[in-house]
Formats: sequence, C-alpha cells, structure tokens
Amino acid sequence: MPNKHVKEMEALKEHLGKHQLKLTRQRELILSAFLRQEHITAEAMYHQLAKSDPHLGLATIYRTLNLFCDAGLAQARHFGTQTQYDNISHKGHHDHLICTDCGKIVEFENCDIERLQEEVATQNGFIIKTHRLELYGLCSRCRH
Amino acid sequence: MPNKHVKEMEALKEHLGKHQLKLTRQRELILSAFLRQEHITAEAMYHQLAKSDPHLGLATIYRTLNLFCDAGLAQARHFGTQTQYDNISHKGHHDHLICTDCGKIVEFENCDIERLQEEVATQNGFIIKTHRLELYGLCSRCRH
DNA sequence: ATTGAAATTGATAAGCTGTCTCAAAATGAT
DNA sequence: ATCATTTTGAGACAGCTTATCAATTTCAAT
Repeated sequence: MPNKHVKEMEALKEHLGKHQLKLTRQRELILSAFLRQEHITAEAMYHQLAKSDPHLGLATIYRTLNLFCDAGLAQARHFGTQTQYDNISHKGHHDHLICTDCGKIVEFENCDIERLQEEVATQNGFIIKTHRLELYGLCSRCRH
Repeated sequence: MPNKHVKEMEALKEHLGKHQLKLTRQRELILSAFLRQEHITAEAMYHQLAKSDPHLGLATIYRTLNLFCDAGLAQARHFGTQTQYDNISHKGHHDHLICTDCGKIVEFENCDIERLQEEVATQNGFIIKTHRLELYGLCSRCRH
C-alpha cells in the first residue's frame, strides 16, 4: 500500500474499530485498488483484480465497496443500470455533468457553488461533510 | 384531462404524429396521471393506477414513461436502485440538506446556485434538463 | 503460541428493476 | 367497415446487486 494511502487506511481502520469489524487481506487489497481510481464499478474492479487474485468473489467486492461508503471513503452513484463508486479523496470537490443521451460524464469544480452551499448550510444550522451535485442534460453532440 | 394539461397533450400528439405512433387510451391515462406529479417511479404509478384500471400492465407504464422522455415531457433520473421520471413542466426544484446522523431532511431552493449551474453547463456545451443537489452533514442538534 | 467466539469470505441462489416476446386487441388511414 | 400497423398485457428473460450459508479467517483473551 503506497504511503499516500495511509490516511485512508487509517480512516478505514477507525471505522472498522468502531463497528466491531475486522481488517482482512481482501479489504486491504480492495482499498488499495480503489484508491488508485477516481471512480469504478464493482464489476470492473472484479475483472481488474481477477488477474492478481482469481478467487476474490464479486460479492466481496460489492460488500467492501459498500463498506467504504459507510466509512466515508466512497460514494455510490447510480447511472444507467450500474453503480459507480466514487473515490471521495480524488473527488475532492468535483461534481458531474451527465449527458442523459450518450452517458458522457464531465467533471467540474466551481468554488462559487461550493461557497453558496456552505452559506445555505449555515443558514439552516448544518455543517456540511460531503455533497453530491449532478447536472443532467444533453451534451453538445447529443442536443442536435 | 384538465385544461392545464392541454399543452403537454398537444406536445405528445405532435411527437406521436412525427413517429407514426398512435394515441391510445393508456397513453392518455398515464399522461394525465404523470402530469399531476413532480416525479414518480413506474412501480408507484402502476400501483396508483391499478385502482382505476386493474389490467394496465407494468410494461406499458415503462414503455409509456420512456415515450414521454422521447417526447421531451419527462426526464429519467436514476435514484437509488430505481428510476425516477421527472415531470419537466415542474420547474420548482427543491434541493436537500440531509443530516447523516438523525436523517433529518431540509428542503431549500437557491437561485444563485441554479444560475451558476447553468453557467457551468453552458461552458461545457451542455443543456441542463434536471439536476440533483444534496448536502450531507450534521444538523444543529446532532453536531454537539 | 493457542484457543475460540465472532466476523468474513466465496460460490451461488435469490431478488429487484427494467426490457423483450408474442398472441390478441386497438388504432386510424383508406 | 376494412385492414395494415401499432399497441397492449402477461409473463419470460436479462443485468445488477444482495442474501444465504458452510468453511475460513481474524483477533482478543488466555
């Protein structure tokens, strides 16, 4: 596990400890692979890891990615018929423009929107931990 | 069909005419029910209409809602494991502040955020049809 | 280091949502 | 009214995700 993933590893361990869960070889392996991606599906990770670990089950991948969501390391996003698991640390504050016709996804970042979100939260007594902003529409090619 | 839905009915007829499709009792019924909602799932509409029309098939609902998407009256949005069909004519978007601790949900609306969203979309050549904004955090009670 | 209760895994069955199939019915142009 | 074409309803089917469960692994307490 690269050094730069130590922080996430610690976050996972903390979550495991709090919930009487155990650190397994598979969880370490999947975390390591997950942190290298910006976002990935369970199926894609299954095929990716099959090379180095042929007996890693698909159910374990799903269970572990959902665990990462609980631990705040990942965020599930449903698009089409599949679920994308977004890497929170990569994401930082990236949001998505999604073409409903061809499925194209454009990532963007907008500080002004972030600031307004904070404002709205403060007005309502909230402290924001994460957010999800998705804009659905047609990309330049599909709108014709 | 209420008078206020005449415009949508005409839009549907125009689409049907252009594509050699036919206006059926079911399509009228489903349109009428759909226009009364801000958004709905196929399953929910199935149960809702089952009372007045027990033999209306679920497949027909799906087919018809997808037809509405093609006709520009509806917009499909994947939410959780299900597909929400949004009523395009309802413009009043409410976004959500969600407390991850107690589950409290506060709805809000912010024109400035909406405007910035349009800006971002335009910069990327997109035309927005719908969006989804959720802020996750702790509400005033739970943050202590 | 060993033990043992509790959690996890892998393989697969089951569940859910949405689409496809096809014979019967409805539509609408003629 | 006729008839080619489209649509419907019911259920089969397909894709993605979760549940089941015996075998294995983890880890805290010896």
